[in-house]
Amino acid sequence: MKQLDLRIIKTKESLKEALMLLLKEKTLNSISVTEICRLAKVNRGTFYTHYGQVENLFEEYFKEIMQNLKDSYLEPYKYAWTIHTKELNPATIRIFHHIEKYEEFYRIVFSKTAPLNYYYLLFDHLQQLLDEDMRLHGNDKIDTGMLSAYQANAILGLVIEWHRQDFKQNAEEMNKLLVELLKYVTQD
Amino acid sequence: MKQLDLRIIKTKESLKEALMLLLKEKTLNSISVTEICRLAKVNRGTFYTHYGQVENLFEEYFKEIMQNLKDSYLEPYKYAWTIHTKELNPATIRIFHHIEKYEEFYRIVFSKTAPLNYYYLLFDHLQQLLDEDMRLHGNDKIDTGMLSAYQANAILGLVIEWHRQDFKQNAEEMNKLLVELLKYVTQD
DNA sequence: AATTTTATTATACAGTTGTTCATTAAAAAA
DNA sequence: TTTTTTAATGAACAACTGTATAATAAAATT
Repeated sequence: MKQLDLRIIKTKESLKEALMLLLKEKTLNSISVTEICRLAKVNRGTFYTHYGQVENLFEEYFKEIMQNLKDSYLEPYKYAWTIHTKELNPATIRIFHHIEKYEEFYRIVFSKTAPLNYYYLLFDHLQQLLDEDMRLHGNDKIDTGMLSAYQANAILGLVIEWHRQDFKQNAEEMNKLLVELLKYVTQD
Repeated sequence: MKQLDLRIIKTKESLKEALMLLLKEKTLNSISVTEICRLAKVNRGTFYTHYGQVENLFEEYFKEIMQNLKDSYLEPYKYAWTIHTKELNPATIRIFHHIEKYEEFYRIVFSKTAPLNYYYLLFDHLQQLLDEDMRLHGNDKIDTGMLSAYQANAILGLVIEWHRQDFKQNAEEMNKLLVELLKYVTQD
């Protein structure tokens, strides 16, 4: 079992802390490696031994948030719902609350200059959560990969629109809206 | 009426041509301003008077493709369909064929390193097309902005999954799949 | 505590970026 | 055609990038 060198931990913490400070003042996109290293008092060469670019450092933060997404999603799992929209209970959809909680972070992730990769990573996590639902409650008459992709994206689409409207609605309203939309699409 | 200087047209054409050549060999992300200018035989300073970065040059190409999307969407408009999924006719959804036609382009647009902005631009065009449908056939019991966002994203979600599966299905199959998914979500 | 391992540093390098400015040359207007 | 306007060029600038290497220092191992 390989023990992590304390120097590495310290370096990474310094770099992360510096990035977080800079993110309060400027966009991810405009932050340079040099700038982070100056603030973190870490040699620029050291940065490159751990991360290839600023985005890779940001992704460590990303992983933390994704873990929280998973937790907040599973928490109210007792109200289990399936892809059958009429059984959908707004209280079970925690993702809007999660995003509300980490609004600052998601403003970065959904900004115009952010690489599409963040969308994909977020998508993957969400799809995986939906897959768990489907495996438990859904039937399998259809390509489950495509279906869960469809479902995950329906939610993410709403989230993107939410972001574009500057998160003016609150999470509860977004939950209700999702239910409304699903009902509307479902009705004849 | 301001007449465009011939020199500007020539410069822009040279730059675009150079970018297109480079895109056949490497990713958008790895192409530098210097490289484009070397190939186009255009002074680097001139590049910056017209475009701030490589992505801005790429967006000119983007606009052309978007015009084609609109054309290919409106073409079979006679088979008009609404958001009521049961009336959806696969033949009316031309977007998959459009993407199939410009596959090379969409591989760039959906690549991990592409800025989210391309997604937004594509989204806007698609949403606008759907809005036209809604204004003609939809009722207005619900927030139309959110609804068209939801619809546009449902389709884009499928497109992204299509891209991730390396466009292995053909456009016709994707059309059928969309209809299947909508039916499935609609059924009780 | 002494030794070994390895992460960090300082330094240097060629290349890119984004900007500025005087000069040149090409297009538009007279 | 001549004059005027303005786009393109070449050169120079400081700053950042990505990489490499020898020297140093800090952690892990014995």
